[in-house]
Amino acid sequence: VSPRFQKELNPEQLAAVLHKSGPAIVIAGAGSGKTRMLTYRVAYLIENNTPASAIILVTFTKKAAQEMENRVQGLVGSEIKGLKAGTFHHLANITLRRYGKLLHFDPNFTIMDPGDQKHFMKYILGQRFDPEERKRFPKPTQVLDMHSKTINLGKPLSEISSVYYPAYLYQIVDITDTISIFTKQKKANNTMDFDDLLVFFLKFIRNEKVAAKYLDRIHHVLVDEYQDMNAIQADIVEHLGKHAKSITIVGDDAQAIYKFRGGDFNHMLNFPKVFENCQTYKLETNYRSTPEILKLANASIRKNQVGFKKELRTTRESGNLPMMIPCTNLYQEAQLICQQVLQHREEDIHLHEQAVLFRAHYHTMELEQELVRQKIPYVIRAGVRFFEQAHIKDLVAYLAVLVNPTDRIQWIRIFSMHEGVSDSGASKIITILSQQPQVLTNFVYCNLVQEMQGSRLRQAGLENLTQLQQFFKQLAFHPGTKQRLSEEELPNLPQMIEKVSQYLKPMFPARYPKNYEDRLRDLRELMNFGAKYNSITAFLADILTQYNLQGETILEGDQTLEESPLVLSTIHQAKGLEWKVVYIISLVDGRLPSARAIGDEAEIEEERRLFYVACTRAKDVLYLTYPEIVQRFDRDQISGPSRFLEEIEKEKVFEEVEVEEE
DNA sequence: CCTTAACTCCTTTTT
DNA sequence: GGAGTTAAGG
Ligand SMILES: Nc1ncnc2c1ncn2[C@@H]1O[C@H](COP(=O)(O)OP(=O)(O)OP(=O)(O)O)[C@@H](O)[C@H]1O
Repeated sequence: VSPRFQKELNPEQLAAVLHKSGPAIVIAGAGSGKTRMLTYRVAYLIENNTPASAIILVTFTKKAAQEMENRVQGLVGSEIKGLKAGTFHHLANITLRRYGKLLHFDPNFTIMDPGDQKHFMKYILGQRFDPEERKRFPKPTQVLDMHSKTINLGKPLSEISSVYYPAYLYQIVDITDTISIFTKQKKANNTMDFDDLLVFFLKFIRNEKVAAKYLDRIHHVLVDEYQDMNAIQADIVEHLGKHAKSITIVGDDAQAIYKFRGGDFNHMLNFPKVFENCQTYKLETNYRSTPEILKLANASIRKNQVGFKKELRTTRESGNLPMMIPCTNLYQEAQLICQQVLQHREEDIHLHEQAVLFRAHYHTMELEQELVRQKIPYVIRAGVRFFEQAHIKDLVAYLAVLVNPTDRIQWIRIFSMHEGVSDSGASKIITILSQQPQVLTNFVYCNLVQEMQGSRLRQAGLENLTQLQQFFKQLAFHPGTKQRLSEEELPNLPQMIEKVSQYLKPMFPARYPKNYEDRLRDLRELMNFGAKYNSITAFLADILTQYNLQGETILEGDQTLEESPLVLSTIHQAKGLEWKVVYIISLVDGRLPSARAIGDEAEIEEERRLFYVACTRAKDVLYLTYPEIVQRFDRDQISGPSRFLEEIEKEKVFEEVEVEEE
């Protein structure tokens, strides 16, 4: 081992890095250097002649994957190629496109986002039930949620229904049928939703003969954030790890915060049973936070009944007690945060070394207003996702049907954005066009008026669609022929985006009267983003599985700001990150813990883990603030501090500070 | 059939 | 407060 490893890792970390073969579980507390351990292990494996492409490193977000890859690169000192790093969804996407043929599907499948899924389910329900029946039947999102839970929890629909939707239990047969139609139609349209990526990936690696070529190439598997695995992910890990030389999983049960999508830290606790002769490593030295911050976090998490008891050792020197600051209302809280942020900036703690953390996006409304007013630059990692905005989806739909003309939902979006064509009209058109293969060619060369005779579609609408026919004809066909341009013959991606933008432009003022200029600007931004890609398919997949970022922009860190901005983030998004100064805001019952969790002890424990994660992001300074009055709809509501503050008050792990009145 | 405008619901967290 | 739904009018 190089001396560098000896120097930069503690003995426990080093042992895990050097783990020889077979299964290993690393149980690690917050800030104990598990990310570091993982990156060093990858580097160690590569330096010892494992090809990078034989290593799978599963992370929770794209960002984590990228950062770890960079750090491995730094350690190895040369460019590493082919490392399979990313989220399950990303790895599944890549693998399924490469090996899709073995599973007998077209690797040009398009991925449905939740909005598309909802549209699709709505359409199916509309087909199957009349309006009266619809009222009694679960809503589209509920059907989808049930279905998703069966996959992510690995339980049958009957059980999901009786636990989460008992009121609909009596309709289980209809629900089952609906879901099976949904599944069939997705297949017919060659589309997959997020869950499908995992389902088909699992199906693939389960079939060891078919997947032999893929599986044989994987020598080492490493999985981060194992406490948040759900059933299907744990299943995937099992199948990936079974034949690998080593499998290393890392997690902290105190940081499990994804129960809502099936995450269950019992998968981590069960790992040694699933993988026999598993070696256990423990990392219990915290390098991140001051002892005061750690003491507060430990005091809080101790209130949870479920979970390992572990005490983290500190290494850092003593700092200040965390500060708890009551504010009269949300505006005062916002002002207080701004004031403290600026004060720390005076002390040379840059804005980007400070973060404001919260439970839900809408908790930041007042703060954002105040930041804008005071011209404090910030980025927000919460809220609307760039690629799920209507105008972006408008454009993306045109690209999608070029690579996958069977994607019904995209066609409906395209048709119905033309004046005089509604959702239902669009749906009829695509149904007729789909009766023959080559949907795109059909559409471009058909006589719409003739085809749609008998269906009472508006004349004006059909006329508008002839323009669309012209547009696709020029965009995607050899001039004067019915011959499609191949993907290589099409213009490059930015040019395509430009052309579609030009086509969309005249529709925007009517479609988006309030802010069409902003939206057109986004399309230009999209064009710049598209320059990175030479394949439409890869672009379409990546924007959902890799770059579906929340917040205003897709070019994070690339702004023309003079100063790197303050970070506003949900606690979920803050996972794995750290800042010198952390502010946790809106610490009232109903916000953290969330109103929905109140009354259910297991949910409250999940919220407490969220609070724990939030606190342990702080290196030097931690603020805990709450408003005494919160507006809810149109009412004011008086609230005391969050139970998470009250329950540790006696332990004197924070000091209460008054707001200085101006 | 399609659009518009009034009306109603219910607010988490994410790949 | 904003999106989704419904009912009337074109
Ligand atoms: N052996 C070490 N010596 C000194 N500093 C270390 C060591 N290991 C990790 N650190 C530092 O401690 C901090 C936390 O490390 P890291 O992010 O790897 O922890 P983690 O276990 O992933 O944290 P969390 O689970 O809370 O996200 C980082 O700033 C890292 O540089």
